Amino acid sequence: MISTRSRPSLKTVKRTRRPATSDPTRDKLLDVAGRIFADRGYRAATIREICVAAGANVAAVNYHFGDKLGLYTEAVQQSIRAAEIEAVKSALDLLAPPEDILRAVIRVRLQSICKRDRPDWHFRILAHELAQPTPALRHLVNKIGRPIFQRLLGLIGGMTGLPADDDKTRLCAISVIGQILVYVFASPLLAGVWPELKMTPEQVDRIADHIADFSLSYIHNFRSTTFAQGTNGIKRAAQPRLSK
Amino acid sequence: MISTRSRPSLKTVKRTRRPATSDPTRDKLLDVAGRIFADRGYRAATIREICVAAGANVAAVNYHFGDKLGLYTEAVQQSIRAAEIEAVKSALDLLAPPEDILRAVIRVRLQSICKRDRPDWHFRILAHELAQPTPALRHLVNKIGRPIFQRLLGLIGGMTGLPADDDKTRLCAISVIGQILVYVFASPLLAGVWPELKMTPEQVDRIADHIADFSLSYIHNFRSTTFAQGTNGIKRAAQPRLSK
DNA sequence: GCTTAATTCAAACAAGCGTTTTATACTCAT
DNA sequence: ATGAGTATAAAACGCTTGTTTGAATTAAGC
Repeated sequence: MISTRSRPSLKTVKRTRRPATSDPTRDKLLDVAGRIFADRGYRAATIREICVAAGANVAAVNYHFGDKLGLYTEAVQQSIRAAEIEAVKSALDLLAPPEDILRAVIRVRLQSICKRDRPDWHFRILAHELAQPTPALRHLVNKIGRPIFQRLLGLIGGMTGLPADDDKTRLCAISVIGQILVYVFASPLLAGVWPELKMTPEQVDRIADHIADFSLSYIHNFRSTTFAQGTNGIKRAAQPRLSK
Repeated sequence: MISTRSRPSLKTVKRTRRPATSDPTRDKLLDVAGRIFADRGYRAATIREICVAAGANVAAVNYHFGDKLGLYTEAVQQSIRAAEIEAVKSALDLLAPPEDILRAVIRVRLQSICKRDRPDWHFRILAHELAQPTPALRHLVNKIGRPIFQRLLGLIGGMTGLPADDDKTRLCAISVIGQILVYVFASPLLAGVWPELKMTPEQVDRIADHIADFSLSYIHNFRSTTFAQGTNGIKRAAQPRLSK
């Protein structure tokens, strides 16, 4: 249960030897582990594969992180502070009309799919977490999902005139998120039904613009055709029923 | 490699003993395996767990299906003929305006999420396949994904006036699919950001109507604002840019 | 009742897994 | 130089996995 030979706790480490800011093999392990965990998922990724890729011994993971789960949670927490997440948040902070902010958020989020070196790191981890949850899923939802979702609610509410906690606002936010996630999570499916689709930066921008146009059409139409200020509990009232 | 004790081939089985149409333990294994594979995924599901749940011996899987992958592929192929898939296809065959067909397809597909006994069987298998592909993914895409996607393209093309193989039509179809899939694949995420959401049949119908309204808004707006009959290769032309 | 084949069973197998052990190299204050 | 503590290395441990074995059980045909 308790490892008999654990790394000395950080508090008792004499600062004489290392600034404690850089531990080459530890950093390499974290870096490689993120990639491999994102590829294979927590269960399918093996400590041996990670250590070989990092040029470290099999015992290194246990020494530096306690056990496999320790390495994983630290890799996940590192992914939370990834540049791609910050890019989305800073797009949400733009001083611009909400329509432009929404368009920018969609584009920024979608662009990190076609990164060369490490394609969509943390989102692939999220995909595995959704299929097979581990204790790390809670952190991902709390630290990434919830705050961004709240910001998105405020953004959309500002365009529809509905409060951020209105069910309709939430449904719209989920519609936007779903259109983005499908390109991340269902890419093998898309490759099967649309083989010609190549995720070049230009194509990604076209897709982002489509999602923005697709979503803003309803959001604007909603504002112009609705009268009530809230729809919670009201079924199918004051919604743009364009069909027949 | 080759099992030395394989089940006698169906051709050599004397029809004296069994009508070959019913093999209780084989059927039970298939039934239980589908549930467990959908829950845990191919790798995480163990033969022992399946056999215990089916009341069979560990060797039964090897005897009846050759190996674990044989059991899995047969369970997947069985899931392809599931009632939920047929419900979507029959909704596509409705004699009704395309708007109503789209609405019905979305509703039918979403309704099978909140089934009591076996919630979203094959779609949970698809979720695992997308996260960690196995040789069965090919079959799922070819037998389910492609035909339904083609039907959807025709349906949407009929409403926008664009050909079914137009990029814009495909983007719209993916937008619809993404809005549906997010409720299946990202349900833990939704539970985190919208805890009050309960997937009751009434709520599912509200969601389905929202997705239909959300999508039809753009599709109709597209037809009324565009002039060109095709947008392939034309970047951001004749699209409804409602923002600013 | 005996033969023959199909099916089930308990037990074991080999491989891979995370983890632990034991030993060795290294670094620095003393 | 030395000793204490840190870090790496090779090997093994215990466990679970899918798979196989060989015997036991069942049931139909003669």
